[in-house]
Amino acid sequence: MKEGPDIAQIGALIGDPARANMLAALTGGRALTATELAAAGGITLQTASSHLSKLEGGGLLAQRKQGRHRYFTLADEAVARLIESMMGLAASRGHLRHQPGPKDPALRKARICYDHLAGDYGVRMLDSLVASGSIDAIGDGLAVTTKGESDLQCIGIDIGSLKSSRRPLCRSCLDWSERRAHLAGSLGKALLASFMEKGWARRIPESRSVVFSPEGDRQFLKLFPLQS
Amino acid sequence: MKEGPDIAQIGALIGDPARANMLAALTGGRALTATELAAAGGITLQTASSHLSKLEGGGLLAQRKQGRHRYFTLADEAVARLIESMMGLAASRGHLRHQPGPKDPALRKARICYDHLAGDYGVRMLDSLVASGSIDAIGDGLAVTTKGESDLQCIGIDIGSLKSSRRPLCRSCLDWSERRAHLAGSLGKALLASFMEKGWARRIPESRSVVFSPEGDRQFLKLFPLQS
DNA sequence: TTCATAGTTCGATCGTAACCGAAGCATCTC
DNA sequence: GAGATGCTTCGGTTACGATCGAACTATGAA
Repeated sequence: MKEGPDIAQIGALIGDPARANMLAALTGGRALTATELAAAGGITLQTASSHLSKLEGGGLLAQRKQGRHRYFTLADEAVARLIESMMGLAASRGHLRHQPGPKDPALRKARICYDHLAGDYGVRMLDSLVASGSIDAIGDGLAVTTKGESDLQCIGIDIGSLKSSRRPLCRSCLDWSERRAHLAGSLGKALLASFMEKGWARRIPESRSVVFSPEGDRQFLKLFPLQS
Repeated sequence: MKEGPDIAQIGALIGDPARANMLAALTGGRALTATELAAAGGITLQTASSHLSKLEGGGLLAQRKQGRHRYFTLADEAVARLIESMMGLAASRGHLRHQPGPKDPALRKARICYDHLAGDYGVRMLDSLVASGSIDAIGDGLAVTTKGESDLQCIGIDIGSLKSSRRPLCRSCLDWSERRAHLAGSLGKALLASFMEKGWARRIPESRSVVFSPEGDRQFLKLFPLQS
C-alpha cells in the first residue's frame, strides 16, 4: 500500500482555505509580502506567518528577503501548473467560491495566469496563432513554425533569444474559465509583456484582472482575429 | 480575493492520508470495493465509508453498484492525471512515504498508471517509439505518424479503431519515478492490454506492479530498443 | 426462512491544527 | 538614539473532522 510519493502532504497544504487563497493570489505571478498574503487569505499576520512557513517547508513557495520585506512566490512553474490544473478540475466539478460580481466578467475576459495571458483573450490568442499557422498544435504540444517565427518577429518578439532560455518556449495551459487551452511558456510571457509595454493592457492591482485600453483592445483583436 | 474556483475543497479531499492512500490505490486503474479501499487506507470500513462518500460528493470518485458490492473508480482521467502530477511534484519535493523494500524496484521498473504502462519500461517504450519515428513529439504533445500507424498495426494495434473513440489517442504523462514522460491515452492503454494478452506481462494483485515473463521481457526489449 | 457478508448511519471520543493576542526580533527612517 | 513597520514566536483557546463501536439496512447464499 505504501507505494510512491506522498500526495497527502501536498493536498493538505493546499486543502486549507487560507492557504489555498494565498496560493491562488500568487498564481497572479507577482511576488507578494506576508502582509499582502495575510489579506489575501483573510487572516491575521501571525496566522499567515505560520501558514507561509508550512508552505515553504512543503516546497510550494519560495521566498526572498528584501530589506524588511519578505517576498513570496510560487516555488516554480510546476507548482503554478498544479494549482491551475486543480482550478480546472474544481471548476469542472462545480467547486466555486466566487460570488458573481462586477469584477467577474473582466476576469473571464483577460487575466494573468502566473506570467501569461489567460481567459477569453488568452484562448483567442492561441486559437488565432494556430489558425494562422504560426503555431503547430499536436495534442497538448505546441511548437512555433518558421512562419510563426517571422510573424512574431514583426510584432517585436524575438524567438531566437527566447529559445536560449531553459524554460520551454510554448506550453499549453488549461484555462479554468474557458475550459480550453491558452498559451503559456516563455513565449506566452513575452507576448503579454509586449502588450503591457505597448500600453495596450495593464494589470489591476490586487487582482488577476488584465484590462485593455480601447486602442489596445482594437489592436489585439485585429492582430488575433477570430476564425470559425 | 474570492476569484475563481475553490481548490481548497479538492486539496482537502486529497489531503487526508487515508483518502490519499485510497486514491493512490485507485490510480492502479482497477475498480475496488469499499472493503478493499478501507484496507488500502488502513482504516475500518465505517471510516472508509464516510471518506468514500466525501470523495464521491467532491466529484473525484465514481461508483457503480454490482450486487452487494460497490465498486469505486476515479471519476475520470482528469482526476487520474491530477493525482499522478501531484505524485510527480511530491517526489520532486521529497515527500516520500515508501520505506525502500524489495517491492520498490519492481515498481520502478514497470507499473500501472491508471490504464497504461509507467516506470522505466513505460518511459523506454515512449522514447523508443519517438526515436523510431512512430510518434512525433512536440513539446508535451504526441501524435502518431503514418509510419507509426503501420508499425503499430504490425504488432496488432489498430489505430483506426482507437481514433474513433472520444479519448485522445496519445497523451504524455509525467512519470514520478523516472521524472520523464511515458505514453498515456488510448494508445497507451491498448499497448499495455496487448502485452498482457500476449502473456508478456501480468499484474500483481493488490499492487500497481507489472511483471514481465522472461520471454515477454525479451520481446519487449527487442521491440523497443534503447537508442542513445 | 435463517445466516452471512457488504455497506451505511449514528453517537461519542479524541487529536490536531487553525486561530488570535501579546510579546519579541529585525530592519528601516528620522 | 527613538520610533515605526514587517514579521516571527509563544501560549492558550476553540472547533472541526477523523476515528471507531454499535446498531441498522441491503443483498446474496443455504
